[in-house]
Parts: sequence; structure tokens; C-alpha cells
Amino acid sequence: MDLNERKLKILQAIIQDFVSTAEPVGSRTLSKKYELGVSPATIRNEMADLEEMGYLTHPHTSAGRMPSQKAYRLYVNEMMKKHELPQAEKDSIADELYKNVSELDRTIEHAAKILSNITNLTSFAMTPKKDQDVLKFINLLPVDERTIVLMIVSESGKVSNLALKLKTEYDEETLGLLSKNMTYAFKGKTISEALTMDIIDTVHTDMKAMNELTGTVMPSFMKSLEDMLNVNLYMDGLTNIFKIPEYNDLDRAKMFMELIDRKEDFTKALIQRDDGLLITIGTENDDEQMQDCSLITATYHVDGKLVGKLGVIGPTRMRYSEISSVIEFLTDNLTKAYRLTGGDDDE
Amino acid sequence: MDLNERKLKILQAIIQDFVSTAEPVGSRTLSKKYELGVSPATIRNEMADLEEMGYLTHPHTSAGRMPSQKAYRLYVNEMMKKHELPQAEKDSIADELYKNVSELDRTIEHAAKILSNITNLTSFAMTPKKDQDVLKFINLLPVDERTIVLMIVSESGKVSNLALKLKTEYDEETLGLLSKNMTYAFKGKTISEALTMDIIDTVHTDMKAMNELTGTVMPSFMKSLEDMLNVNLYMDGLTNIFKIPEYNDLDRAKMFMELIDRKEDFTKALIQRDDGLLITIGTENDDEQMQDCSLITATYHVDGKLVGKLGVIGPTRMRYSEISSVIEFLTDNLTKAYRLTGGDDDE
DNA sequence: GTTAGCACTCTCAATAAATGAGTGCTAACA
DNA sequence: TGTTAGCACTCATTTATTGAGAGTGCTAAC
Repeated sequence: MDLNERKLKILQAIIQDFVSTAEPVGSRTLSKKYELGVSPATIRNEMADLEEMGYLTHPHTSAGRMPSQKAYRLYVNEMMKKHELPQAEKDSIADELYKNVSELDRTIEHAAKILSNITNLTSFAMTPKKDQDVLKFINLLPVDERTIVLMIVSESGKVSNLALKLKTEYDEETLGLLSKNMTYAFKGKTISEALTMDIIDTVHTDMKAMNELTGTVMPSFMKSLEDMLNVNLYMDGLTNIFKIPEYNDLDRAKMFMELIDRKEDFTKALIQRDDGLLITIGTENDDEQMQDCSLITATYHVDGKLVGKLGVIGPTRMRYSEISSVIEFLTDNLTKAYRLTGGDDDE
Repeated sequence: MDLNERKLKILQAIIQDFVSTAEPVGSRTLSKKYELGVSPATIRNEMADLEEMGYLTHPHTSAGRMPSQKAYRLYVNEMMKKHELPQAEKDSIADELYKNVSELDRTIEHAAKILSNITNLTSFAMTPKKDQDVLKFINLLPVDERTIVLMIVSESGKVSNLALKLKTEYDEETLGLLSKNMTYAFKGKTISEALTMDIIDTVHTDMKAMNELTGTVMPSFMKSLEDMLNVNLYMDGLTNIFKIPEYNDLDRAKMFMELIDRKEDFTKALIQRDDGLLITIGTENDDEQMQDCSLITATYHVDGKLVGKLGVIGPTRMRYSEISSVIEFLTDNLTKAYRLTGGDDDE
């Protein structure tokens, strides 16, 4: 059977209607609401064909048709037009985003908030994976007799630090020397590389005081490096699912919330996704609990290298086109805001 | 009417039963399950009295009784025995908590997770209010030709920093001088005090290069101070409410989720609560949406001064005694872990 | 190939009836 | 005077029944 012009038109109308109403759509409604130029009976015949081809389903005999996952995939691949955001909306999003640019994590969190507000879906935003981030320098700063601060700065502008309480007093000169040695040893290494190095050996010297200090500082240093590798996931608009008819059912809402609550698993799943704008529909998602959801994600870059992700999760019935545009606009702007090297930003 | 021994015993039994079953309890059930030594008919008479006194309510004529808010208050004030946690549980909680002690925020987040796991309720943990935190030193570190790191260390061990991209190149000597000036000006001031100072004036000098640098650094400095004041709220166990029969109703679940989703308001409400272990039941909560919930919170201290909070929110029917104990145990341990001054911890 | 017409299917909402848990009251009892 | 058994009554909950409505599939006519 052929997916001719008319069938496509009808399918598109059904998708459009179902996406906005969430109700199975019947032949009469269709012929009244959309200018298809044919009678309900003809539409019925075509719908029967479309169903046979797998693009439509039936909740039960006397109900209207609704798009199948295959239909959404066809729509996303072939029928969807690029949605151009109105300038006013772009401006307001950018305003809202830049208003809060400071620490990366805060901005990312804020981006998730913006996204859920606009889409009325549950949004998420992931801070960048930092394993390829390159160490720039390490500094040990005296605070008081027993306290020092360990500070690690990386290319991406990421700064980690930790106040350390020492068991014994230290000597400032040794501290300075150790800072230098550590910087010399680790500068230019990625965080992952640094973690595989035999760190104590690397900065070993003959000085007793120094070795003692090293022994105290190193565990914290490694712990900080590990912390820097951690990816944070921010979510927003959890309650939005209650606005979605599909989830007006306690069990489904529950399933969804549980999915969302397993943040570690969810983060893992996100990390594994391909870069760029990616739409996965229903069973295209690996995770079993996501098989009646769709995910749209896109990637942003920090310092042109580190990759973070941002997106929404919702029912397979969603406004793929509009939502994709918003997500892309946000990731583009994040990338712009965090182009650290060579940029002229003063943040 | 008098709240005699027998009435108290019956009331306690009703509370106990209702807390674990969530079902209104009838006279027959009561006489069978608890050793009250009287017949259902007698219990019925007493229950009618208790209802008249305001300790019990009736969902409808032919249903059993359930405790009123007044009953829970009586229970918490007078009848509740201190629940001593079994040593095994204490150990496992402490293990789980200390396993992750590093940056304060991570630990706090983790504490919330532990709490929700144990109580099967929705938990929250707030990082300390830092307005009384005292600045210790300010440091400006060179990174590369155009980049410096601004670092602020406070008494509580809180370290804030921000990589700054400058419009023009800087000179290391000036940078060092500015660090010294700033430390001199702000050392010993609380963050709140620092924010009210006319900062630019404070470090004003005759040097042109210095004033230029100051102009660039200061906005970021103030922004960092403001960021340091921010209180973070971590929540966990959101999906636990779905396990609670009271919320097996879409509307109520929705209400609850919305309450939780308004994090700013929720944080404000928490900040206003009194210190120490505090139990508020139903309408004792100011917030309208919380009037059918109970809250238990307790405070922990960082460096003996800064105050953070931790607790749970759930239906008025909850195990006040056990939960209070867990919360107190957690806050005690947090306070211990973050006793920075004078302690012997090496974290 | 398209359309009107009609029987048929199935869900959903409304109504009614049966069920059962639990009370309140009365009268008898210790 | 306090306690208890007995029983009528109440009200939520469950199950069954019915009717309306939306929509299809098929047939026959155009």
C-alpha cells in the first residue's frame, strides 16, 4: 500500500489534533475541523489503511484513531517543519537566562527552570562531563595555623576547593613548594589522567616535612578530583505531569515520578545519549520505564569542549517541533555564554 | 468531662492503630486488638466522650473514629515516649552519613536521602544560613594573562570562588596588593556587613591600575558574597508520598507536589521556624497548603554557629516518636562532623 | 473512487440495589 | 452506678443495569 499525498495529509491532521487534545480523533471531527476535501466515509477508509500500515491505533472499536509511535517517528523525520521562535520569545528566554549567569551550576539549574516553564513539561539539565577537563594549577593556601585551603583550577574555569584541617602545624614555605610541585606534575593533564597517576610518587621529594604534608593533602586532592568528575542533574517542572491528561492516573503518575526519582540511573541514561539534538520516542528509549515517554535532548559546550545536556521528558504526544526549537535555542545560548577561551565575556 | 486513665488508654490505642493502618478504627477492632479489659459498648461510650472533647473525629456516622489534630498534639506533648534507636540502626545511619562527608552541600544532600529512606517520607535538608559567617581572607590568583580567580574564605570553612575573565591584561603585583587590601578591609566582617559596606571606597587608592582592577573585580566580589548567602534546599523521597494512603488521591498528591515544587516559599517557611527539634501539626503550620501535613524539623550547627535545618513532611498521621529520634540523631551527627574550630577532624 | 446510510460495538455516566462496618440508644445486669 | 448485650439505623462502597453517545465498518448507490 502506498503512503500517498492524501494519506499523509490525513495522518498529519490526526497527529496535530491528537497532540493538542489528547483525545482519539474520529473521522467526522477530522472532516469538520480540517479542510481535507473529502467526506468522513473516505477518511474512514484511509484511516483503516493507515492503521493497517501501522501508523494509527485504536483504543477500542468505537473510538477514534490515535497516532502510533511509528507515526510520530515519521512526523519527526519527514513532516515536521522547523519551528522558528518568534523574536519576542527569543529575547525573553535570553534575558531570563543571562540574568542569572554566574556559577555554571546555577545557570544550568536556571536553564532547566526556564525550559519547564515554557514547555509545560518536566525538564532536566546536566552539568558537563569533566573527564576531559585539563588541570591548570593547584594551589595550597594558608588559612590559619592548622587550616589550609586546597584549590584546583581547570581549563574550563571550574574551580574546586576544600578547606583542610591538618593534624599538625605546617610551614608556609613547604606549602608553597608543594603547590608548585603539584602544579608542575599535573598541569596539562586531564582529570581522568590525573586520577590514574600514582600521585604520591609523582611529587615525592627528599624532604621529610614535605612528604608528611603530601600524605595529608593527597587523599583530599584525589577526593576533590573525583568530586570534579561528578555530573549534577537538575530537574524542574515535576508537577507539570499532573497537567498532562495521560498522567491523570495515579499509577502512571507514580511510575513517572519513580523514574524521575532514580536520578543516578537517569543521569547515566542521559550521558549515554548521542550528542546534538536527539529525539527518542517510546520504545526507542532503552530504559523500560521510559517506553511510553519521549525524550528530547540537546548538548551545550563549555569552553568548546566539555559537553553538557539539557532536555525534556514527557508523553509521546508532544509538540516535537516547538520544543526542539526551544531546547536548541537554550543550548546554543549556553554554549555562547560559556565560550571561555578567546571570548570577550567578562564573566 | 475528665480525661481519665481509661480514656487516655483508649485514645492512645486509637492513635497507635490509626497511625499504622490509616483506617478509622472501630470499637470492636479496638477491643479485640488491644487489652483494654472492657467491652466494645463501653469503648463506644468513651469514644463518644473523647469525640465531644475534640480528640476524635468521625468521617461519617457509620465509620470508626480517627484522632484529631488535638489528639496528636496531646500525644506529642504528653504521651509520647522518647524512642531510643537501636544501636545497629545508629551505626548504620552514622556509617552511611560519614561515608560521604566532603563538601558540606553534598553531605547535606546525602543526609536528606538517608532520612527519606528510613522514614519513608519526603525529607528535606537546608544548608546553613550564612549571614553571620565571618570573612577570613580574600585572594586574587593569577591563572593566565586575562584570567584570575577570586577566592573568598570564611570562618565556617566555606570557600567561594569564581574565575574572572578580564577585559585587559593585569599585573601580578597590583593583584597581590588588591588581595591584601581587600582582606584587610573585610577580614572579621560578617557577609551581611560586607554587603552593606561601600566596597569601592573601602579599598580606594591613588593607583590608577589598581582602581581599574578594583572596578572589574568588585561586582563579581559582591555577587559572590550574595551567592554565599544563598541557602540551598535539598529534598528527597518525593515519590514516597505515593506510598501513603492519604495521598492515593490525585488531587491531594498534586497539591502536595505543588507545595514541594515551590522551593523558595518552602525554604522561607523553614528558615522562619524555631530552632531545635520542632513538631508542627496540621493547622499549626502557617502555610495554607501545609495545613493537613505535619512537619518535624531539627537544627544542626556548622562551626558551632551557623544554623541549618533538616526534617520531614508528611501526613498528620505519622510516627512522631521514631521519626523525631532519627532526625535528632542525624542533626547531632552533622553538628559533630562540622565542628570546625578546635576539632580534631582532618576533613 | 467517493459517499450516504445504517447496524453494530464499546465506553462512559447515571441510577439502583445489595453489602457491610460501625454507631447510638435502650434495657437488662452486677 | 457503671457495664454490657442487642438491635435498629446510617452511610460509604461495591456491583449490576441501563441508556446515551461517539465512532466504526460495511453495503449499496452515485
